[in-house]
Order: sequence, then structure tokens, then C-alpha cells
Amino acid sequence: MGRRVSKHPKEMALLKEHLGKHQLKYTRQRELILDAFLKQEHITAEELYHQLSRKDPHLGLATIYRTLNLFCEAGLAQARHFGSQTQYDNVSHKGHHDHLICTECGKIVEFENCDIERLQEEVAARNGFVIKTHRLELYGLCPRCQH
Amino acid sequence: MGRRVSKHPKEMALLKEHLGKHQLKYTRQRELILDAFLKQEHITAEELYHQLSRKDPHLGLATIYRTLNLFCEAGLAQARHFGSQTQYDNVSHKGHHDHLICTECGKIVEFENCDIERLQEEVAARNGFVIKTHRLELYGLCPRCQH
DNA sequence: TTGAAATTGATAACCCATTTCAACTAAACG
DNA sequence: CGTTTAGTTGAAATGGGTTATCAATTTCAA
Repeated sequence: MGRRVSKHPKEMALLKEHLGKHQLKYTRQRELILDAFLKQEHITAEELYHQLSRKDPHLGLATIYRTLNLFCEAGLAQARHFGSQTQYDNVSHKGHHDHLICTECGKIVEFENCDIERLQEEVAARNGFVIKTHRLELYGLCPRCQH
Repeated sequence: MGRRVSKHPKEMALLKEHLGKHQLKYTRQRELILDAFLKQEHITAEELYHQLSRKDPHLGLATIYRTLNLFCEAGLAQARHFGSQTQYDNVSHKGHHDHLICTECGKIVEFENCDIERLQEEVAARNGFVIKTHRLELYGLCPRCQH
């Protein structure tokens, strides 16, 4: 069943590269958290903590937070404040995606739009900025909530 | 010196309309906070608290938070999580504006882009949504922080 | 294998924001 | 005008998410 072979070789390599460059170590916890994290579109530290709570080495919540922040620094994840919590988005899964949010029922639809991304680059360039990430959220009413 | 005449009659009217509709009262604190808030492009509760700490009736921090949230409900402000704090944007000041934010020094540049807004409407329409507001933030490095 | 340096996990500490509650006011009513 | 009623205030306690602390453990280069 290949239980020792990572299902995410590309991301694993990225992480190891980052670790190497910063004198950080490759640990069993980091591998476990990476594998679990990459299965999601986006997740909170708390959710990941519960998902992994039955695993072999019991992972502390602090380790989850530390590791997710590490992933952000390594470019594998992207933090996004949503409500009172922080969502960690899986960057490598399918590129960047934005959100369409219903203010009535909370429904969230994800979307991507290259044209918007291109215009964003233009705006940034015009102001001398180099964009690393962005966040676009559209708030309104979903079809069901328009009465 | 016209000290009893509000410098923001339009927003004041909007607030009073909201208060009336919800059986809320018009208080000296709310007037003070509104006047101070409208002078800013965006501000945190803490900053506003310090700005107003010398005023006649000493305003509690809890009141600042409550009132800023009230402004959000009345459509005068818009909350935005930035770093660990919440920024309250002045919506009425000059229409909607988006942000270009330097992740290194925190510098914020505001911009508007009609083309992006139009594309947003298209995306929303395609998903059956009716947009009420939106939020677009571009994170990156400002000219000075690119070394 | 050994030793230096990083990591972990439990928990305490932090910080921003909200809730609580008794005293206080706005404003509707008599 | 007073009275009354219901919303508001401020100080302090509380809450929830995230980070810091630190002794024990683990990684990895030599």
C-alpha cells in the first residue's frame, strides 16, 4: 500500500528545500501535518488538530499552528482571516481562488478569474509594488436569499 | 465656530435613520465617535480610543467597539481584519476603494479600478449573486522594501 | 555514536474583542 | 415639566484564537 511514500512529492520537496535553507529539521510531525493539510482546499488550525488527534504521535495544537505558519513561509499555504479565525489555504492544490460570500446564509462560492488577476498586476505595477498574494471577497446575496 | 453643527450632515442623517429604524438612541458618545471616525480613511478601535481619550466624556474602549460595529451595520463603515487587528474603513469618505498593502512595512496605498469592478459584477452574475460590497487587497512589497 | 541545535507538547501568557452589570440617559408619555 | 421605560455607558471580567515558555525529546552532521 506504499504507506511510506508521500502522496505529494512536489510539495514535500518544496518543504524540504525551505527547511534546508533555514537550518530547520524534517520531523515526523511536519510530514503528518503536510499530508493532512494538502488534502484540503482550506482549513483552520483547530480543524486540522481534530483531524489529526487520533494519529500515532499526538500532535499538540501549538505544533499545528507553528507548522501552518511554517508552510506559509515556505509558500505552501496562505493565511486568510475569516470571521474570528484564520483559514490556511492550500496554495498548491489549484492555484489561488477568490470568494463569493452570501451575507445572509454564509454560503461560499469559490472562483478564479484571470482577467481580474491581470488587472491587479497592472495596478500594482503602476504603484511600484510587487504582488506576492491577494485576497478578493465579494459580499452579497446568493440566488436563494434574494427572496 | 459652529461647534454644534456636524461637519458630516449626510452621514449623520444616515446614522440617525438607522438608529430610528432599530429603536436605538442618539447619544453624545455616538456623535463624538462618528465625527472622529469620519475624519479618517481607516482606523482601528484602539487608535480611535487614544484619539478620543482626552475628550469631554471619557469614552470606554467597549463603547468604541460597540459603536464601530454599529457603523458597520448602518453601512457607514466596513470592518477588515489586518494582521491581528480589525481596521474599520470609512465607506462614505470617497466611495469604495481597495488596498495595496506592503507586507514588510505596512504601507497602504488606496486605489480604484473600474475594470476590476466590472469583472467582479460579471463573476457574481454568472453565479446568480447580487453584490452588496467587496474587498480587494493586494499584498506585496512596496518600492522602498524591494531592496 | 555523540553532541549541538532544533522541535515538541503542555500550559501559561497574550491580545483583541465581546459580555456583564449596575449606574446613567435619552426620549416617549402623562 | 416629572415620571417611566428601555437603551447606553464604562469598568472590569470574560472569551476565544494564537503565540511564548521551557524541560524533555529528537534530528542530523561530524
